Amino acid sequence: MRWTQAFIPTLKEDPADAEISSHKLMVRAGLVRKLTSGVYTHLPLGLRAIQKVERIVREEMDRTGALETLLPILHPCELWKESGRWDVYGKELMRPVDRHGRECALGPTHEEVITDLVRREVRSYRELPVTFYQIQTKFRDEVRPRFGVVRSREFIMKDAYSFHEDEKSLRETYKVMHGAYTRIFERCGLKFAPVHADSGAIGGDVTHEFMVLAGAGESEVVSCGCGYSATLERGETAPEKPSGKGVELKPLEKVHTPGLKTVEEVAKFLKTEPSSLIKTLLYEAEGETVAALIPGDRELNEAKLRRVLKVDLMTMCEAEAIEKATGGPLGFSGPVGLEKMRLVADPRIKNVKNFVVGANEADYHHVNANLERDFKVNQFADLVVAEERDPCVKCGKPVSISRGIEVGQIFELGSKYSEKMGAMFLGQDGKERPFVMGCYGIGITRTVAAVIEQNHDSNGIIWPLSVAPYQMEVLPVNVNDETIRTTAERLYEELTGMGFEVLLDDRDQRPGFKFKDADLVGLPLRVVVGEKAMAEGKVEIHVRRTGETMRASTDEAPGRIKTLIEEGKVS
RNA sequence: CGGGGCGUAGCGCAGCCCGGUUAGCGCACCUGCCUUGGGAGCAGGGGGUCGGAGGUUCAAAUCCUCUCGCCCCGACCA
Repeated sequence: MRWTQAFIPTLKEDPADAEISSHKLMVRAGLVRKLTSGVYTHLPLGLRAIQKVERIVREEMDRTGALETLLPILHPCELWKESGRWDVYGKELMRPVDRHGRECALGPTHEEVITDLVRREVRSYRELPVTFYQIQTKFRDEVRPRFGVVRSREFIMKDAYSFHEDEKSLRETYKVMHGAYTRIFERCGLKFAPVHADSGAIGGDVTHEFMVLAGAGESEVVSCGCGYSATLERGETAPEKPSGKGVELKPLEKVHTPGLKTVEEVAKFLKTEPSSLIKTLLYEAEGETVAALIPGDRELNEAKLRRVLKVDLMTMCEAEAIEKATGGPLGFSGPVGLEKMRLVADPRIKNVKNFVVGANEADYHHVNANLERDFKVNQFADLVVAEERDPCVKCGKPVSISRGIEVGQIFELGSKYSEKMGAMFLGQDGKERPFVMGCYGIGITRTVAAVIEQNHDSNGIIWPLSVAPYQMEVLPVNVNDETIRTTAERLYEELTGMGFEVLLDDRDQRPGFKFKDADLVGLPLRVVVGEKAMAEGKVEIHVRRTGETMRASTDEAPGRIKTLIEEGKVS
């Protein structure tokens, strides 16, 4: 491709609305342009990178035996009502209404559609297991689109769905997919980690997210040197060893705490630490009101509570509901006298004696409350958001918390969808049973962003060979110099003829200008044809990632390049 | 949804507080000259309903009201 015939609108300045490097560079290097909030146009160069990722994904998916399909973007609301997600998915699900007034959904994911297909077409265990996948545009009306293509409302995703006769078969495919994902992200040149995750609205229990380690990432990961790693939503840590041993239990007392609602206010007023308080958080979980008890200095992890309660829908109680359930106003709830309600507590509260809790009465707290003596809880479970230096659940050493971009997630769904949607097959025993399912997604567009986030310097992108829009650029320093121009043209033809994807910067621009653009666009190899080396009948071969430059005669250059690539000297 | 910020040429911005010639700067773009190893120089030029609507005023990019869009932060932590 000749630059003069390509459309590569590079920018010297950073766009005003970009925050992270990948976003700035994708705009500056002419990969994308924003249409409206969270919606991007992919320009030719950006599309080529996307297609490179897609190709890797297709190769690896095909290798697992998965079958490519293309499912509709527009779904009838009935399918979503069948699965129950019409009500659960919330505002992220875009719901256009057609001319007949029928409610529809723009697919944010395709469990419903694929389950519908399979329940119609697959009858027997003999046809199982089977996995379908597609690469397609998805819509999620994000509350706050951010970071360019990393969190957009419209994006390209690869999603796959597997159908099995039993859990055992599911687990096998899950493992195969785990392996395929690992190869895919390795081939994309990414440093990443599969981490235990929460399944959110999709459902299921066993699930991993593939996280690309990046400071600009929006997801947080809890990890430990021993190998344990999980998303913040999922990440467990062990309670500290009890320290209140031998502390004398003082008598329960009610104290006046006028207008003091927050942990900080109460702790300050009673001249104690937030950690000596216990927060009593009330939740409405599918019809039941539940109280969660956690230490005053910690935060509740709602995803964990949701898992403990085994519910999909759970919301924090409003002031009114709290009064109704506890008799006291918001800010003064406590476990003492709440026995009629289900109490779930974080084990960390066992470490504290004589703690402060709300008295379920306006302007009063209890002090010196103690577990067992003053109240009992129904269940203990890890409920708090993990914090840096908490002991690892596996080995007890302090964990660390880092950031990442989630590029893929795989789920063992089980029969959640097939049961709700009546997707059944006949087993070997002649009995009808629901399909056991798995689903597996990869954010294609954000993978490209993640690649850039992890592979750039102050001058621009540093494409890994595998996803670079072109593998190399031939850069004639001065196209008005006949010798330089014809040499560059010849190299371009020869390299292209060898099967390489080559960009020829044939623009009549000054050298500095072209060098800057070359660094910005970041193709792995650059062949500079200029006076300096030409004097010796040579051209320069420059490796973008390492900055290494070598000279080769015009005749030898293509061979040298081929060798460099084949020997893995260019990554 | 709450709070904050910003909409002026393709991009990045100044001007607005304190209303008053022809709305400005850098980059980009067009023409010519010159130049050619890290975003050159000179000369000339094109491009704006100042996000939109309404209002105040002799006069509005500037003041007021409404509205749309974009960005950032927060979103029940008892």
